Amino acid sequence: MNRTLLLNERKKTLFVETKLTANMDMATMNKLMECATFANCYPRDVVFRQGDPATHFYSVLSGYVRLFRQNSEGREADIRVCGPGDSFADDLIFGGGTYEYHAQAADKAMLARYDINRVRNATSADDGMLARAIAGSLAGQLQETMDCIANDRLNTAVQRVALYLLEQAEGQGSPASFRLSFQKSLLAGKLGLAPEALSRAFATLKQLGVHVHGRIIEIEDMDALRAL
Amino acid sequence: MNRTLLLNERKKTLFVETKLTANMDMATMNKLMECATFANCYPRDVVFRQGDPATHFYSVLSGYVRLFRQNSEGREADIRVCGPGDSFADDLIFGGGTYEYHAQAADKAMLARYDINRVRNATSADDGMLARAIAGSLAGQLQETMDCIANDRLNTAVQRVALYLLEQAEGQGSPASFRLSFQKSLLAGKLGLAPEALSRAFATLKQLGVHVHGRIIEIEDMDALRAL
DNA sequence: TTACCGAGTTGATTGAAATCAACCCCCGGA
DNA sequence: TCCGGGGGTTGATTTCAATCAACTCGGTAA
Repeated sequence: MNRTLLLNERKKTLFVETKLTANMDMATMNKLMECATFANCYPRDVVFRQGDPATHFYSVLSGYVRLFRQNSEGREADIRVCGPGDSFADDLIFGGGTYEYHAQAADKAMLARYDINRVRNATSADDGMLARAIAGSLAGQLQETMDCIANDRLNTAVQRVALYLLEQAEGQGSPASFRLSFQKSLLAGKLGLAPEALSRAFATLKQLGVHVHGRIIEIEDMDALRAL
Repeated sequence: MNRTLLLNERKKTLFVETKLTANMDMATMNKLMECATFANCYPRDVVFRQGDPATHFYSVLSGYVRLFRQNSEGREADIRVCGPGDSFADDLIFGGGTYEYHAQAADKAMLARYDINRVRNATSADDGMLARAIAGSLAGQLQETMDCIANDRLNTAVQRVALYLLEQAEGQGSPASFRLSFQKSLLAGKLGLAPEALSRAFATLKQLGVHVHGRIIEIEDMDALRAL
C-alpha cells in the first residue's frame, strides 16, 4: 500500500464527490482534507486487520474495498463492499478502539485516509457542519446495512441476485444491459452467498431472460425480475 | 398509543440515561428535550408503519420495540429489537423520507418521541454537540448491525443462541443464571430464527449444561458455550 | 371445575444453500 | 506450442433451518 501526500486534480475531484463530503461547504472540506493522506492499493492489499488498533478511517476514491469478518476457524463473511464515494471505519471516529473487521482492496483502489484523532478534534472545534456530515454518512450506511439484514432474512439467493441486478440496471427500460462493477466471487460475498450459489442463481435466472457473458449482463424483461 | 407532555422525575431519569443523551451537557440535553414528547405503548401497539412519512424518531425509555420489514407476501423479518436506552429511526434525521420498516411495541413500553424537523433545525443551530451525539448513536447502531450480519453469515443457530446467552450473562462466572428480558418468540426473531429453531437450539444446548425454565436460564459452564 | 387460549415444544418433512470435487475456459508466459 | 493458474461452472451430497402439524403446559375466564 503506497501512500502519498500529493494532491492532484483527479484526486481532488474524487475527494469532493465522496458521500462524506457531498454536502459540505468549502471551509469544512478543507478542515477535513487537512486530516487526510492518500493511499494506492493493489488487488488483495490489506488496508487494516480485524483487531488492529483503530487509527484511520477511509473513503474510497476509486476501486473497491471488501470488509469482512473472520471467525476463529478462519472462515470469512463479507460485511460490506465499498465502492467509489463510500467511506468505511468512520463508525470508529467516536467509539474508537480496534477495527472489528478486515478491510482488503478487491481491485486496484485509491483511498483517502483520515487520521481518526485529528478528525475527532476537528469535529469538536468545528461549528457542527463536520459532525453533521459524518452523521449523514453513518445514517446512510446504517440504512444500507439494515436493508442487507432484511434482504438476507427475507429473500432467497435467486431473489437477492435479481434485486441486485435490478438496482444495477436502475433507470434502464427492458431490455437492459450493463457490466458488473466487480468480480462475481466478490458479488457472491456481498450477497452472502458462496460463489457456486451465485452461479446457480444466474443459471436459474437464465430461464427468465437474464443472459450472462463474463461480467456483461443482459436483462430481457425487468418486470420478470421484479415479479420474483 | 397514549401521548403526554408531562415530564415526571422517572421519565427525566430514563431520558438522561439514553445512549443518545449519555455524553451530553445539560444545555444540549435541554435543546433536545424541547423537541420531545412522550408516548406509552401497550404490547403490539404500532409505533409507525413501513412506508409512512417519517415525522419522528424515538428513544426507548422502558420496555422493548421490535423493528421489522415485511415483504410483498406479508412475511416478516426482524431487523432490530430496541430496549431501554436505544433509539430508532434516528437515521432519518438527515435523509428523511419514509420509514423503511415497521416499529411495534413488544411489551408495555415508554418512548421519547422526537420531532425530526425540529431536531434537525436544532442541530443546525447548535455548536456541534448535538450532531456529535447523534453521530455517536448512529455509529453504535451501525456497529451492532454489522455485527448482526457477520453473526448471521458466520454462525449457525446454536452458535448464535450460545453467543446471545454469553452476552446476557456478561460478567458472571460459572454457573451463571439470569432471566431473558423478553419473550422467546421475539428473541427468535432477533436472532433471525423461526421460534421452532430457537426451541431446538435450546434443546441442543441442554446437553452442554444450559437449563431453561420459562424465561429463566441457567448456564453450568460458560466456557463450554464459548467453545462453540 | 372446565374450557380455552397463547406460548412454546416436538416430530416429520421439505427446501435452500454450503460443501466437496471435478471440470471448463481463457489468458499469459516460457 | 504447451503448460499452468485463476475465475467460474456443474454435479453430487450433506447440512441446516423453515415449514407444517400435532401436542403440551400454564394461566385465566366462564
